[in-house]
Amino acid sequence: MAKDFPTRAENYSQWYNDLVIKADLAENSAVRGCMVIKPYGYAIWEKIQASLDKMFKDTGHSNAYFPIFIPKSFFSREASHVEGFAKECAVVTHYRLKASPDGKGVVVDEDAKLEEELIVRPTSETIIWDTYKNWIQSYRDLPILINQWANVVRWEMRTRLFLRTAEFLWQEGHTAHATRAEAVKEAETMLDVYATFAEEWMAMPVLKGTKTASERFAGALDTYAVEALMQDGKALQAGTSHFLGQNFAKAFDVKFLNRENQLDYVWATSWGVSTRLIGALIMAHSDDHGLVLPPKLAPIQVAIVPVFKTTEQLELIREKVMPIKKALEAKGISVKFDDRDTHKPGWKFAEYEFKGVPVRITIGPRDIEMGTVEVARRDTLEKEVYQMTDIENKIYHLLDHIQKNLYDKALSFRENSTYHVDSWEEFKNVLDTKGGFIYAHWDGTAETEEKIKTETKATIRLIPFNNPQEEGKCIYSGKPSMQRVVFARAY
RNA sequence: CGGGGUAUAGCGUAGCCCGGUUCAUCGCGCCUGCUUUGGGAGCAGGAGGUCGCAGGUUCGAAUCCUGCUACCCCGACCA
Repeated sequence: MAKDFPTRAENYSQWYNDLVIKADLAENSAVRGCMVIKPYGYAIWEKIQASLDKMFKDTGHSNAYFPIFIPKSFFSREASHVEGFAKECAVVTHYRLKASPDGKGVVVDEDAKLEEELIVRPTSETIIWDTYKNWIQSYRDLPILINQWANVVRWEMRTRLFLRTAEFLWQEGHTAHATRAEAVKEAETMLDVYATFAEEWMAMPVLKGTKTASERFAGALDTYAVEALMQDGKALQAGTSHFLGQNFAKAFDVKFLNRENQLDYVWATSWGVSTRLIGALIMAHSDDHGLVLPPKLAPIQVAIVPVFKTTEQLELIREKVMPIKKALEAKGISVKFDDRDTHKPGWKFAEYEFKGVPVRITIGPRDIEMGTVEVARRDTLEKEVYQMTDIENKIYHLLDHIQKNLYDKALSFRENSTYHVDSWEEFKNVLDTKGGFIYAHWDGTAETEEKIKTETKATIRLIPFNNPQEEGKCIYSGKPSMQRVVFARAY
């Protein structure tokens, strides 16, 4: 891996790929644009899942599951939805194969053509709302607060492990409400859940805000998002929450009788995060030694590496290690004692660094004699000798400290990469030389937004919540503006 | 779908322009043995390749020509 931290996009791209592969997270599959998530990468996903799932339950949601196939006709019900997704759908047209007449392999059996094609879900609003229709008659049936953990398929032209693959894993929440206000509040609540998760679990500070009309989810009235800044100065959308209004209820004819005995359409939200979060984790914290995982999401929080020559020595070390391992585990810390004799200590050190394990403990003959262990932190790469006594509490606090340090580091990076600019020249200059988030005035028109995007590749990432109002002039058109919005080049 | 590029062992590569004891190089990895083990060990030996596929030119093709396929990068699109 490169010695200097890569800042140019193409180097960063290479660096990212190396990291994903060397840290044993994922690889490209034989299927175009799809990825194989390897056990270690999947273990990170499981940690993300478990943490988020608990937060969903704590906010009153339940899990359910809906079909992977969606009848094509469902898609045309909501006009902007179909427009948004039509270009990237995988379509099932047949349900059977047969032996090839020429004796070589199999061919599609033309007699098994589906009357109506099935779309492999790119997102599940349509099939879920078609189902909700049957579940909702009265305000007493509301709200419905359901989340689904699933895979979805979007036939992207270009793919990138974790960031954009043809198939990806995610969760999608779909809720139904009796009032507009309740649905809006739900969308806001879930964005807060994502923000909390990003900051407290991923140690990744995020900006919260509203997307502009052109960046809005297909079919939504409003899209809220959390945006994080990666170390190369590009922004990454880390989660979205959509207020869908009554669009899907109208498209799927979901009406209910309200308290006033009047028939009304149901109000909806949807929200989701994906395996892209793993990509975010990689790019937010990692260094040239490999992945750096925040302790709260690390599948292995502490790796213990013995240094030994003989099996007798190993057994002696094992005797010391086992009580430590138990004590750590009793505090809820996941520990791996790597007693393999097939790899040398130095090899293991490097491996756990690649994998981002937050804390490594080394124990050798020297330590046995002295009653010490060597403790290495992944975030700072510092090594320190600890007395063995009360080691579990010391490590517990160290993990806490590392979690906080990673957040602080990422936050100060973001603060140092945030700029307020007031002229078009300065805007372009900052984009090309520094990257980062740029707060600038915008006249509020889609035309200007589009022109800025075409000329600079920068997009409006969001309009921050509770955005301070101040008079200014649009950096592009010079027209009057009442607030600054956040621009960046993004993944 | 437009523009550019690549294809040689599990991975990364040299050789190709200028065809022939430089028709197969080097590194990593893998296997065996000995010595090693506190930051990816050393030495010795070994296994592994129809040079992407199909055709053509030639006495002779990894090398030249044609077609095909796959992948990568840059655009458009996107969580």
